[in-house]
Amino acid sequence: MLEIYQLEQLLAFAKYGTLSKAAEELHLSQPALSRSMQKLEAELGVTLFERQKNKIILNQNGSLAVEYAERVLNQAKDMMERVQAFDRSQRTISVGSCAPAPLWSTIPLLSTLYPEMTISSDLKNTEVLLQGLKNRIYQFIILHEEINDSDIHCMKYGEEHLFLSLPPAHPLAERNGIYFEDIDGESFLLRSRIGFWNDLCLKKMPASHFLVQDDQFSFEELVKNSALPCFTSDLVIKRDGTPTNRVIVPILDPEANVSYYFICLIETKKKMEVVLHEIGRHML
Amino acid sequence: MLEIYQLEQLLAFAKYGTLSKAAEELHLSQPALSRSMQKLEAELGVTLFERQKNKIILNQNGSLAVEYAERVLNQAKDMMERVQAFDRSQRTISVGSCAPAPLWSTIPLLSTLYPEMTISSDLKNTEVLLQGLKNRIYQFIILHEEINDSDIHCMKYGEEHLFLSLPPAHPLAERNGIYFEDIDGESFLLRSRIGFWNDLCLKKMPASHFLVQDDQFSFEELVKNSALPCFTSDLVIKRDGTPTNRVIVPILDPEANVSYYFICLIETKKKMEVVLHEIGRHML
DNA sequence: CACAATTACGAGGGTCGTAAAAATG
DNA sequence: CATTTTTACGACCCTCGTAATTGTG
Repeated sequence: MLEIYQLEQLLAFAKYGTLSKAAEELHLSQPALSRSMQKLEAELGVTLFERQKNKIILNQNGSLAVEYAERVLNQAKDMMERVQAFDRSQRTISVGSCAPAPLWSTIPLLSTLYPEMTISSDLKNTEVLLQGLKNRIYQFIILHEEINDSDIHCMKYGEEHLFLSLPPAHPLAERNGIYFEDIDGESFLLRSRIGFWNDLCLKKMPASHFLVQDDQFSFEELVKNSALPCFTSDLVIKRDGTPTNRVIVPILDPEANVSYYFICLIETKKKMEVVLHEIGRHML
Repeated sequence: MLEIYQLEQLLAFAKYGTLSKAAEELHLSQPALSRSMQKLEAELGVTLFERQKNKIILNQNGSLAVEYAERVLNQAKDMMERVQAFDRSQRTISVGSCAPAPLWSTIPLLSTLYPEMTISSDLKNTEVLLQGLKNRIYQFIILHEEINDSDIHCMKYGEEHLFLSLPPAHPLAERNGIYFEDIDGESFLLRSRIGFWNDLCLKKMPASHFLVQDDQFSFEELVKNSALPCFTSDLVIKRDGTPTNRVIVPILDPEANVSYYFICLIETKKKMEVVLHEIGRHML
């Protein structure tokens, strides 16, 4: 029977034009490739090459065989990839969230409940997350809005309240509360990968500039050593403690005070019962 | 790399359910199949089976792999078939004809001109033949009507004249000529595989019965030993000689006296020049 | 105890690489 | 003379089969 490795060798020849070059690329000796191609011809019962004494090229059969060999090989590669991807997906729990804070507790919780599983997480917007949930890309998603859909199970998971973080000398540092419009136009330090908060900032403070910082450590250094305002939240403070040398002022806009909802498909609710129970016991 | 033989083995296991049975069907020992499947799993980096001590079944990965393996294998088989079919078609000249008589000279002529080629011939009706010519299924076709088409080269190849073959005692045996309508309703011996003549008989003598005989020898025996009328033609007589103990009467209907045309595609005319020349020199 | 799967081990087939030959430009 | 293909020959890898082990119904 025809074998995959022969098709790979045939394609290499088709690509490189000579047996010598193809053999080199395949990390194989010429003679081995020469014989392998002879054997392929014998197995097909068909000549694939026109041979002159020191020259060999594909004939019409050979060109046709190359076309088909490409298809077979692509299909075989596809098989490997898909089976491996499926296996991975079976060993992975994917959580999608609209913001990072809920993941800080969710991921460790899932790790504890399913120690043998890989936990993967994504920050995406609501539409993408819902689509991903329905396509089984995510087992769970976390949104900052309630979803009423007959296919979807939705439970409140807690709240997050945004604060402005200012150096004590800042003119607004004495305020008890503040609105986005009061600070629109100022420049802010901002972390990247903050989900919907990013969109919210751009929307509510269109005149501001944001100095986006990818790295956690760099961000903290900048906060410490600059007078630039930035944002924090009750959940950040709960995780990291109160920031030193900073005054925090609540942001009063309703959009800055969100509730999170922990969401899964109804059809997986049964299987996820343990998770839902634990999530309920550990509200943010 | 994954190999075809492993996919065949996997499919055999999927089909027969146990390694023992599958190994038997594959003419292979169990241990060999067992190890082969272990190796397949190792190459994919994925488990394909759930193993108990003396039981092994496909897991979800395995079921998915089986699906893909089927596709790969079908594609590989398809590759073999198509390449082989293409090779055959390159070594074969196919002639289509509306009647057998022109083939009696055409086939030997082509065999002589192309001794290394296989000559294959078909009897079909005009539409099928024209379609086959355009689809390159036939390199040549022979019709009993002239074709005027800019893509098609058409040359007259000769004529065939139909005769009624009667035992001397038959009432019509003294006639100098006869029409189909004169004999409609009688029973006739008829050869099979006579192309358009068959349709013509059914059309012109709708009230007759035809005792169709597949075998040449049986047909001749029946002709000799029965008083049933049958048909012959100038080309049959030219080939086989005058029939013994029979009187032949010309059939005067214009449809019973046909001209044949030797036809190929214009685009192949150049390549077929030798054939066309020889056909022209050996008119029927 | 029949049957199924796995492990161990030795045999054999097939592919590989090296070396040599033949041909071309 | 460098490059290419093919043939010859010996080495080695890999798959195979036999035999033995473990486990199940």
